[in-house]
Order: sequence, then structure tokens, then C-alpha cells
Amino acid sequence: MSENYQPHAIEVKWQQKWEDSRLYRSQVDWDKPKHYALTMLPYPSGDLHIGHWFAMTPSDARARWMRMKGYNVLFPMGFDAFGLPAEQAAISRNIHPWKWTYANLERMREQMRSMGAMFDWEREAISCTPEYYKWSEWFFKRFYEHGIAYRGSALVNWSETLQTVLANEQVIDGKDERTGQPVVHKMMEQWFFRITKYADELLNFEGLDWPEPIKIMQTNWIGRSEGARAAFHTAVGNHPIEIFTTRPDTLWGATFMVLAPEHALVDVITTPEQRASVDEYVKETALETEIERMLEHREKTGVFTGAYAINPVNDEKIPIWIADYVMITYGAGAIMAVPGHDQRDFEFAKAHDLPIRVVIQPGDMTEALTVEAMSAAYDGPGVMVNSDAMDGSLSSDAKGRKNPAIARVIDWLEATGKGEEAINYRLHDWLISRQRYWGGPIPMIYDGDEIIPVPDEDLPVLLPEDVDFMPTGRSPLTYHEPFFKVDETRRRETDTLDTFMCSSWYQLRYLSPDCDAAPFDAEEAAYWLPVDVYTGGAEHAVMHLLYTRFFTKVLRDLGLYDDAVAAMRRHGRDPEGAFDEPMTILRNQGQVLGGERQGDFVLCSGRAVGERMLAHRVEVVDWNQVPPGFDGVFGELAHRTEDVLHVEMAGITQFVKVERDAEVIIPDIPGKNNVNQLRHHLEIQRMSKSKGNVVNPDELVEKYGADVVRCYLMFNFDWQKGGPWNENNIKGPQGWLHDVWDIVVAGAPTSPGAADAERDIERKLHQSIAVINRGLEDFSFNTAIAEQMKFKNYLKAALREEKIGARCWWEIINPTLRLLAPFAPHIAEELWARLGFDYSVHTQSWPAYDAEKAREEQVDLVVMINGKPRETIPVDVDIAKELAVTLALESAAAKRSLSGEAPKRAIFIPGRNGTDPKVNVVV
RNA sequence: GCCUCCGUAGCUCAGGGGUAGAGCGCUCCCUUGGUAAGGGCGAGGUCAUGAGUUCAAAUCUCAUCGGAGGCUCCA
Repeated sequence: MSENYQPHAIEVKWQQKWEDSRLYRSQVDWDKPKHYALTMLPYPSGDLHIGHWFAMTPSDARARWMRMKGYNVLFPMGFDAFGLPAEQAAISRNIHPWKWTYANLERMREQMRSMGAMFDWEREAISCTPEYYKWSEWFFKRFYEHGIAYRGSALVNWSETLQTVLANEQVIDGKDERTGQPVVHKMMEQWFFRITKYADELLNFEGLDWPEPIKIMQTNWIGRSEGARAAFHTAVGNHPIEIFTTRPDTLWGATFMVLAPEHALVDVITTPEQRASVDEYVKETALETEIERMLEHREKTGVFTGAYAINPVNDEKIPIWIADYVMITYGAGAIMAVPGHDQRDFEFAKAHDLPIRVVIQPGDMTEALTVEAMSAAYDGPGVMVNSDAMDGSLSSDAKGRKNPAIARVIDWLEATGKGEEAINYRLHDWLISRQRYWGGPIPMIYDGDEIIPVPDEDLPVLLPEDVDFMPTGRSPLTYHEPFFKVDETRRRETDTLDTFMCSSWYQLRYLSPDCDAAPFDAEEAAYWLPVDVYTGGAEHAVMHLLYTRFFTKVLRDLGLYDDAVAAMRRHGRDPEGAFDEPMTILRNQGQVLGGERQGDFVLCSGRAVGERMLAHRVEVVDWNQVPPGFDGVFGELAHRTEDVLHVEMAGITQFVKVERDAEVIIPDIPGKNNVNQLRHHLEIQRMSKSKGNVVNPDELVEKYGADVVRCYLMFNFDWQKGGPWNENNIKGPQGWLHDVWDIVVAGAPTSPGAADAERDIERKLHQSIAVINRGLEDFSFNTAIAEQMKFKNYLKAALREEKIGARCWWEIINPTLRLLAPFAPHIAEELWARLGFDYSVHTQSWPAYDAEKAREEQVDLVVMINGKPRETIPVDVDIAKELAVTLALESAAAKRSLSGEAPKRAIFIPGRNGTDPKVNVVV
């Protein structure tokens, strides 16, 4: 017998050989079609985890498949290496961010090599290197010159924990998305990117093959709404209050106004009598977190300012209130309240006894809407009433100008100068400055009030290395005088760039990571762009994925792709649309979750103290092995908090407090045990160190080999969904690869083979090729591998029955290894070499699907009686309708049910793509 | 509350108007000189529930129940 499959021996060998022979070097070749496959670059946090493997290895398999199909494939990798964790490591462990980052990065790069992926490491880009961030700075300057980057004052999110401002996209439910700590609103002067200028274009996903949820999330985030803007003047003094409304047709129903408590005019317009209560309310809301404020079904609180506004459409004097249900961050931070037709305003009016007026009368109701009878605001269609000249206008369900009443009112507002059509976005400009050290410097200098960009020839502004990390929480740059002090009057910007800016263009840097004349080489860009397939997590939907689209569009409008466009033309390719979007196809992988784990079955002895037991002895035993007469607490350890055990038996939880010096016996763990070593029940949930359900890929590779781990990850999950880890299932892919190994190293059989079996295995091979192709195309890696297993099973059975001859064996094994190559690159390469084929299997062509060879010849004609299958008759694959019906009617089943009568109908269903032909006899 | 996706074998998932499928797991048998293994045989499903359309529904339609994700005082 031949030797066994020993993954480690071959994997390291081939990884070295691939590297030495530069097998994965990708270079521009205008004679070949290109394919730019990209997976989101990792942050160098320390160790590669199973999620990285899950994200990267299936993408690698697909990239390899594309390469074998004849594409010139670019599949680069790099690191998103700026960010707070490095700085926190510096503060807490006194390691410089450079050192911490580089150590992690080198470690992760080594771990990534063990994947056997086809990354072209010669194109690696690392965002924290001066060679990289020079161009992040350079882009910032170009943006500044064209008014895309600007310094402005705005209410921003300040994180006390992180001591920096954050972009809106990084704040979820009022909390920082990374640490989950609350943020506060602060008025600050910061650097912004004018992403709102691109809001409408970003809403257009034409030509993008992206997951629907991502498009929806971006659309929601941008939050476009059409309506009108109008100014309400105060009755006393001249303080116009800007409002935005999507319902200008209800302007005549405005019976009061509401300002957000943070609104700048609150202080100005409040009357002395109301001053105390207004101040009190403003103070209260300032203390509320965003979360509290956004709770549903909250009581509508608010206070009167004492001031009045004049409704511009009917000169009515209406009171101005402040209330926390109006958000300073949305629209103008002030609203006209129309309680008759807006539920929130209705609730507020009811709570504070404010007048309600009907200005839209539902047309189809027999009884007219009256304020007295209303129990809720009416927001349906109808006819405008109580609205002077606009009365009678039809207000439909439609939004914006599509609604005739709204269109008419907008026209009237514009004609009379009382207001204008307006579009409001939820999206705000992108706040890109951070009060942190470990980020790309912003290349700006302040001279008094004047802002002076650093000249291009002085880029990059280097991050100083000799900085002190003081526990003040402040960026070391703010007290590093050599850095910020340019001269006596000029001071350098000490804020740094949001790391999302660096990752907004990394797909361009891969094109030419060593280029020092430009951020990217035009010729390379012309050939490779855009990214054809982008894979990564869905959590970046409104951050990275929105930012990078914005970035691409800005670069295009600034003419930064002009050279690339010219190069495309030179090479006879159409540049139309090539630089509008960064990534054509986007797919999100799901998440590998921690598997479910049974808790230890424990026997606790001790004495009862009130409701719970105070235990002096806890023993772990085999499941349900309770000694007769045991009178303590026993059951599964469901949960543990410190030394309190939650022991569950038959759905009842009992609490056991374990004494400090109690005896803990865990048979599987030798030596003296303690309460912390008890294993509690684990639900299926995200992997995290604190939950103790993390899977270490290095250990898996050590145990099973990289190929098995790759295949397990592709096979055991629906890639786009993810799911719970179950190491037991790794035996499937392991057995498969072992079998393939055995089949190949056993060599060609000596038996002569049987023609029909050989024809059959050839047919099965081609049927499998079709399924595998579809699986890879659709990112259904699991079905592609299941199909390969299935084919292996057929082949194995045929070989065992000695029905395959030597010639057929060679004809089958060769494509089998090529089909295997993208999934398990090492074993495929090893077996390929052992059979004496030319290096490398990865540069071979992908087996072509031959429909003729895949075609079945004999099939079963299914005879159905009233839709129920009753009998099968073997027939030719392309049996004609007449013959099929005749055969069916002559079948025993048909004769039995017809018993001499004529059938009502006989319906012939020809077999197509693999299904058998059928005849349904209706009796 | 709204939007999107999803309920198929014990598990993970394919399929999808026309005979209910794969891998793993499981039962039983064989092997014990491939051995933290190998081989063989087999069992397992009212395709979430209810109604409708159809000669025929797991598949299409509607409703209900259950799950996952996203949005949510958006003026």
C-alpha cells in the first residue's frame, strides 16, 4: 500500500515552491481578460482568527477558479494598519504603535501564508507606512483644493472613552460602534468631507451587483426626502426659523412650532417668564443619552418658550415650544407642528393642550373629519381645506412633487417668496478628523485664522516616532512641540485622518504599491479597475462601503483617473463607467459562530442557606450519573457568575454558592481544580475570548492541514449566512481528501474496465463540472464541494467494482485534480506532481463542461395517476410524446386504475435538465 | 411599527409546478497489518401551519406562526 495523506509535509513544501516560483505574481497583460478579486483587508489586531479564514479562503478558491478559467487574476492583500487599538496598546503596555502594529502584521502575514491562498504579496499595501499615507495626505489636499474637504463647525459626536470625535456612521444608537460606550454631542470645529454633495449619486446603484440589504441600508442611511423649506419669523424681533417639511400641503395646519432644545435660537427667543422652565428643560435633555431620547412610545415632553412665530402662509401667530422629540441633528432642528396630520405633533398637542386643525379632508369618507372626533393624526390622501387659495387641491399618497397638492403649494411658495422646494438628507458630511496619534497626519498648517496646506513636495507630513503616551487620553501630537510648532506663528494640525479614509482607496494602492510619483499607476489602473468581485462583512455597509464609493466618484470628478481613461482608450478598451464605482460585484460572507456546548453535569453537596445552597464540594460526573441516595443539588451547569453556579435540572434552576475553599473535582482536569474550571452551557453565539468559544485556526491547521480547514469552512456553511462551529463535521471534508489521495496514489487500475461504466463515470464528471461551476459562480461553495464528494463516491465505487480501465482512469483523474485545485490547492498540486504532470496544477485550464458528455441516454419514464407517481418504465432520453403516452397507458398501474375506461386526460411532461420524463394520467 | 431574507432528514445545507436530495451524524454487519482508521448494508422528512390556483403544489398566491438582519420620534 502507498503512503498516507500527510498534509503538513506537503503544504509547507508547496507554499515555499509557489513563492519561489512567483506563481501568484499578477502582471498587466492586455491580451488577457482581467479579473480583480479583493477581500476586505484585515486590521492587524494580533492573531488571525477563524473569521479571517472564513472570509479569505473561499474568496481565494473563487479567484483561483477564475484564473484557471483563463482570466488574469489580481488577488492582493494588505493591512488597514492605523487605528486606536495600537494606540491603546501603547498607553496600557508601553509598546510603541509602530512596534505593536508591525509585530502583529508580520505574525498575521505568516499565518495567512498557511492558508495557501494565491495572494500576490509583491503588491502588499500597509496603510500606516509613510509610502502609503503620503498619498492619503495628497488626496486630502486635492479634496481641499476642490472644496470637498473643508473645516467647519458642527454638532459632532465626542467619545469621552476614546477622547476623539467620531463620524455619524461610527455611532450606533448613541454609542461608539467599537467600544459600545456612549458619545455626547458637542459643537466643535472639525475637518469634513462633503459627501452630501454626492448623496444623489450614491443612491444610484445601477450596474452594481450588490446584496439588496446593503443597498437598502445605504439608501436608508442617506435618507433622502423631498419637500419644501420655509422660514417662520418670530412675532417679536427678527429671528427667522428655518424649517423643512415633506408636507408643505399641510402648512395651513401648523398650529405651533417646536425647536430642538439645542437649537441656537432657543436662548434668543425665550421670554423672561419662561426662562427658568426652558433652561431646566434644556439641561434635562442634555443629560439624557441619545438612547433614552430615541425610546419608542415616550411621553411627549416639552416647554413653551413664551415666544410666537408668524406662519408665513396665513400670517397666523403660533406659539413656539421646545421638545426633545425634535432632533437637532435632522433637518433644520426645528419643525412646524401640524397635529392634525402628523402623529407625533398630534400626541404633543394632546399632551400640552395645543390646538389641532384639519387641513386635509379625506375625500371618500361620508363623514367629514373633525378635530373632536380625531383619535389620531390623519396622514392619508384627501383634499386641502382651510388653506385659503389652495383649498380643493388634491393631496395623494405620493411624496414630493408627484403629489399634486405638494407641487401646487411649492410653486405658490416659490412664486410668493415664502419658501422653496428642498431636498433633505439624513446623511451628514463625513467627519474625518480624529484627535488621535495613530492615523495619517492632516497636511495643514494654521497661521492665526489662516489655513495653509503643506506643499506637495513636503509630503508626507511624517508622524513623529519619539512621542510620549501620557495617560491624559490626549493625542501625544498635541504636546509634541517639534511636530506642531512650525515656527513662531504657525502651528501644524495635530488631528489625524479617520482610518476609513485610508481604506477608501487601498484597492488603488495595490495596483502599484511602490509607485512614488502618484498614488497609483495609470496603466495598471486602466487594466485592473474596477474591482470585479469584492468580498467582506456586511458590517461595513454604511461606513467603508459608502465611503469608498464616494471616494471613487470624487477622484473621477477631480480628473485623477484621466490618465487611466486615456490608457484604456490606447489599448482599445471602453472606459465608459469604469471609474464610477469601485467594486462591481459585492458579496458578504456570514459569520462563524461559536458552537453550542453542554455544561458540566455537577453534583453539589452542602447546606441550604435561604433559597440557595452553600456548597463545600462540587463534583463533575458523567451526564446524568447521580449516585443513589445523593441528596444535594445536581444538574447541568447552565451559567456561572463568579462563585455562584446556576444548576439546571428539568427546567428548574437552582443556585449554589461555592465556598472559597470548597473541594472541586473535575475528572478530566488533573490536579487541584477550582470553580473557574467548571464548564457552563454555551449557546450558539458570536465567538469571543470572554465566552471561551474561540476557535484557533493555527491549531486546526496543525491538526488537520490547511486544505481540510479550507474545505471544511467552504463546505459546512452557507458562506453568505455563516453558522455555528461544529468540529465534528470536519470529518466530511477530511474523509473526502483522504479518499482522493488514496484513489490517486493507488495508481491506474490494471483491470480492463467496462465500457458502460466508463461512459457513466465520464457522464457523472461532466454533470459535476456543471454543478461545481454554478456553485463557484454563486458563492455556494458548500454545494460545489458536496458535488465533488458525490463524484468521488461514484468514482470510488466504480473503481472498487473494477469497472474502470487504466485509460479511463487517467482521463478522469486529470480533470478531477484540476477541479480540486481551487479548493484544496496543496493536495491537488502534490497529486498532480506525483502523476508526473507539468507544474503547476494551478496554471492549468479549468475542465470544460461538455453537455453532450453529460447527457443521459436512458431515463425512467414516470407514470403518474392523478399526479401521484405509480410506476417507472425505462425509456430513451428523448422519447416522443406519443410513445410515452402509449407506454404509460399500457402500464400496469394505468390499467389498474382505468379498469377498461378511457382516461380523462394524459399529460406528457418531457424530461429536462436532469429530470425524468413523466406522463400524468387523469382518471 | 416598517423593510429585507429565511423555515426541507438529528445537524449543516441543495433543489424548486411533475419520483424528496447531498455531506456529516445515526443503526446493524464486516475488517482490526491503512488504525486517534477502513469497508458494506440500512433507517430517517405531511418540505413551519392553514387556505387558494392547477390534471399536478415542498415549489406559485394569500394569510398565520416562528427565526435572522437592518431601519425607526427622519419632520
